[in-house]
This record gives sequence, structure tokens and C-alpha cells, in this order.
Amino acid sequence: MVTRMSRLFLRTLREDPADAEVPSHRLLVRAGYVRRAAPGIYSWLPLGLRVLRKIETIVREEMDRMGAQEVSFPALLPKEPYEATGRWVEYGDNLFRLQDRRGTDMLLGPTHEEMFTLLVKDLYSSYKDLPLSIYQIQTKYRDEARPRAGLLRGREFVMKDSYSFDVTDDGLRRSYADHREAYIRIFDRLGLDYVIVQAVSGAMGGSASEEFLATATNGEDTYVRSPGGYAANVEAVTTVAPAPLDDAAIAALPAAHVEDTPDTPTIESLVALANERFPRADRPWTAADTLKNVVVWVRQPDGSREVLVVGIPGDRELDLKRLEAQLAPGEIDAFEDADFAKHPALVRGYIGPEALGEESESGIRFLTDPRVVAGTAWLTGANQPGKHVFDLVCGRDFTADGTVEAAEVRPGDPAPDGSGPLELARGIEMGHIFQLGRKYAEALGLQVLDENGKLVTVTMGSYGVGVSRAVAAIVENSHDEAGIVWPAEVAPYDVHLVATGKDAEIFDAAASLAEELEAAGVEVLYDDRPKVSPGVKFKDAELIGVPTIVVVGRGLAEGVVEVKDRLTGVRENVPLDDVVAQLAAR
RNA sequence: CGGGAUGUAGCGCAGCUUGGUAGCGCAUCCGCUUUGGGAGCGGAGGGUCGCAGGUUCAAAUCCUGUCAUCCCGACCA
Repeated sequence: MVTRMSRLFLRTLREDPADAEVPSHRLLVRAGYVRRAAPGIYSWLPLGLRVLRKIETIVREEMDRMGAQEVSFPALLPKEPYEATGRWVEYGDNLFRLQDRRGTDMLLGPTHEEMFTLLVKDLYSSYKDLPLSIYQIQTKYRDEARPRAGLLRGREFVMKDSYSFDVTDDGLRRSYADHREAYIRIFDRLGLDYVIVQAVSGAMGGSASEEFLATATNGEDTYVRSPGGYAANVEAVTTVAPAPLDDAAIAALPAAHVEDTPDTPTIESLVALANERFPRADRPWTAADTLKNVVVWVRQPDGSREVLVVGIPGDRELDLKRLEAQLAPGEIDAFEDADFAKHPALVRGYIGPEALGEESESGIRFLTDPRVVAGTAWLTGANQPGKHVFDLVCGRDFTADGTVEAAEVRPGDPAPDGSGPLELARGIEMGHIFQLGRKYAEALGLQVLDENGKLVTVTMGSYGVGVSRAVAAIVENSHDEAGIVWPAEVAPYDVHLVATGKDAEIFDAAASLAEELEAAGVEVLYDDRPKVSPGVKFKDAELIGVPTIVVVGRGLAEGVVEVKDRLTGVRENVPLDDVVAQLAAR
């Protein structure tokens, strides 16, 4: 069916909506693809729904091709399964909770590990039934603290989630690899620029995990890559530590000594004073010589809190996201002035390793950056106001409770696999694949009999694709000043046919051409609006972003129509008789 | 949850300082003209000025409170 714009439920906007900042949000609203219904919640209009459906189709085809089977769970869910895995509590405020008329707690599903696991448990009980991969394309709900950027971070969104069930770890690795291949095909077909990066599994638990990020300068996720091919989410980057010194070498280092360093609560003031009053012969003191000890609260989902001090080189900032990723499901709370008053062992501005550690008098947990290895000497707090200690050597003068990846990653840092210096870039998380392992199966009792008749716990993988987010990410990837530029496979139509002029012959010819194109399998959006000026039609066509624009107008007298490529802007006159064959071949 | 900004017609905005008849552009409808880059002229419809209270003869405008939205941060498989 040819879609005629004179009848299409569409109103394009000449001006940007005031509440839209990012290009995808601006353009999708202006071009009439979506409308905001509530913060982070969007209605789909005919054009937008066509794009969403095309993306769903690609995802569905590739999931089916890898042997996964489609199911569909409710969005409205009972609480009990989520209590069994602890996520009723762990998900926190981000979970949309509600009660039915009897006061029974329910939730709107943010993701469906529990439901899938329980369904498999209901139906299957033998190793012969596995492996199994099942998926759904479904509306998800997360009560984000701050929805933003239109479709990129909403509270209601469409996601494909799939889950694999295997008896063995090898099986899980195969299921994971199959999904990875399917995802590569999906994102290739979506026409996205993307990278696959190593990721942390965070609160989900599990081991191996990779993210598919659409490259976008205004993306929310920061990742790194090296010339040699290393790529990782910044949260997952591991620090390259220097080799520790042996005991003999350590013994030869200068002894630690405490000095008066009044009014040096910051790294800058400390370095300045050290160079003025305690200059070194060979080189000046720098922030990298100092060990900065940052105090935070670690709050567990059950509400309990523990003080943690993190020691990092003074020239680096603490990256809270990286730290939190290490401590998941624990979360970080700020350590306030009042908290310092209650912990006299922590002298603000002059905290040092000697007062820290689970074995110390204070009992405060102390973790250090991996660069703090045995034999490294530091300028750091002496746990007295106005005093610092010089040449405090790790492994000789202090020992931490462990190391933690909490310092910021900077451009130029070495890649952990030795593949060169890292550069930082930003992206939009489009997909995430996890080897979950047995966490959910254990919590929910999903076991099968193996070939020896013994009960074994199933191991699972969890795999997501942001379907509605992909609509926005593609626009972020592919637009220009005039509007959207859809990649062919996801465009709402193949051809945007514009009739210009007022002669009936032009509209007759255009209408026939539209029918012929549809008959040849080309999806046509036909701008048949009478009394609308050519300029308006051209602007709308560019805004809407269909890959090929065909203009039937003044050239018709010579028997040609204009075929314009939306991406390149290249125009070409094509004889009317050849158009269908030429476009059907694209 | 902190910081900032904004709520006036479907959309984008002015009016508020200095209280007195609610305005402009786009969109929509009618008529005529126009038809290859967001047309012209003439006419029309459409607004509890976010909400509540207060001051005043009189409040979009001043005061108090409140709600909402957006942006930055915190947060975020």
C-alpha cells in the first residue's frame, strides 16, 4: 500500500521543541516520529512505529537464525520471584512498584531473568532439554532518577532480552559466542557505527561480559581503545601495575620520615610546600608522588554501611563509577563533615595508610590503586593535622587490605594487554551480553538431571538489545542539518516520492509510479499534498530522512524524474520508464 | 537528591521591571493569487496566563506557598 502524505497522521514541526537537546530527540519529534507522553515516556506515531518495527524485525530474524525461540512475558509481574533473588531490594528506587486492589505488591518488569528462569524450571528437568535460548521483545520499565535525551534514556522502553540455559560452562561459552555473532549481524544490519568493549557485569553478577556501544560524542558511556585493538568500558579497564621490588631492594630505600607541612590539606598545596621546604636533588615532587586517601561510605542493598578509604596516586581523581562497579551491589555515599567528627582516626586532609586497614586500630578498610605495589614510596598523610610522611614504602611501612580499580582512566594510559596507549571515546550502550553463571538458577532452584542422574544447577547467560534506544542511536549516528538520514534497512520507507507542480498529469504520473514501485516491492511514501509548495515538500522529505527521494515535476515534460540520494545529496535525472527497475534493484 | 532555568493558544516566544482591553511568528480554517527549496494578500477560530492563597478598586504582572517540566551533577545491566 502506497502511503499518501495527504492522509498520513503526521505533522512536522518547523521549529525545534524547547525540551529537546540532543539531535535524535529534536529530529524524531520535529519529523513526527514520536511525541512525549510523560517524562521518559513516548508515544509512537506511524512513521516512528514503522522504524521501530523494522528494527524489531531485524532483531527477531537474527535471534531466530541463531536458534533462539521467541516468547513473551507480562510487563506486570508478581513480587515473589524478585524477592527470591534479592532484586526486589537491590533494584532500589529504579523499580516501578505498584499494588493491586488487595494491596499485593507488584512491579513493572525492568528485566526478566527471574521469569525466564522460573519458566524453564517449570517445564524442563533434563540435561537432554538443553541448551536452550529463549527471548522476547518487550516493553520494560525503570523509574530512572532522571530520564533524559528523549528515547536514549527513558523510563519505558522496548528491549529484546534473551537468556541461555546450559548444563556446562563450555555450553554457556558456546551460547554466549552464538549470541555475540547474532549481535554483530544485528548491529551491522542496523547500520550503526559501533564497538564491542569489555564490560563489568556489575550487580548482575557473572563473569564474562561485553557491551555493544554505538559511537556517539554525546553518549553516556565512556570507553577506551588502543591502537592494538583493546577496547573496554572505562569501568572495566584494569590498571597496569609496575613490578614490585624484592625485599633487598626495599630495604635499601630511604627510611620514612614525618615532616611538618602546615596548611596543606590539598594535593596542590602539599606538592608546592614539599618542593619549597623539602626539595629533592634529582627531580621535583609532583602530584604523582603523593598518595591521596579518599574516604567514602559503602552502602549495601540491605542498608548497612561501612567506611572505606581508597588510596590512589594524587595526580588522579577518584572515578566513582569505576569504584562502584568494583563494589557492586554496594553503592557509594559521600562521607560528610559530621562523619569525620565521629571517626577521630581520620584526620581530614592528612589521612595516611598507617592509621588504616582492617588489622589496624581503626579497623577501617583500606584499598589502594593497583599501582601501589611493594617497593613504591609515597608522600602521604601522617594522620596528624599539618603533618605528612615522606618515603612511606608500600610493603615495608604499610600494607593495604587489597587493591581496587577506582582511579580515573586517562588518555595515554597503557592498555592492560600491552597493545598501546589508550584513547577515550564515548558511546551509547546498545547491547550487553553476559555470562551470568548460576546465580539466578541457584536462587530460584533451577536444576536438571545430568546423564548420571545427578541434579546439577543450570548455568545461564543474559543478553539485551535496546530496541527503542536503537531508533534514537541510529539518528544520532546518521543525521545532518536538514534532518534524519536513515540507513536503508531501518528507514520507514524505501522511497519518498514527491510530486511538485499543479498539473494533473504530474500527479497522475506520480501516482502511477508509486503503485508500480510498490508492486515491485519498493515501499513508497508519496507526497501527494495539493497546494503545498515544492519547498515545503523538499524540506519535509529531508527532515523525514527516507534514503531515496524521487521528484516528479518539471522534468516530466522531457520524460524524466529526479532521483536524489538523501545521504550524498547527489541528484540524477532518470527516464520515467527506467525508474522502477533502477530503484527496485537497490 | 543537590545546583540552575522555565511554566502565557497545538508548537516556538514576547508582555512582568513601572498592576488597568492577552499579543507576535509558525501551525489550523475560509477566499483569491502562487507552485523547484519551509509562498503572498485578505479574513477567521483557538488561551482557567501551571495551581493555590494573599495584597489591591483592579493581578499574566507584586507577595507567599505549591506543583510540573527541562538542563548540569549525583544516579543509571
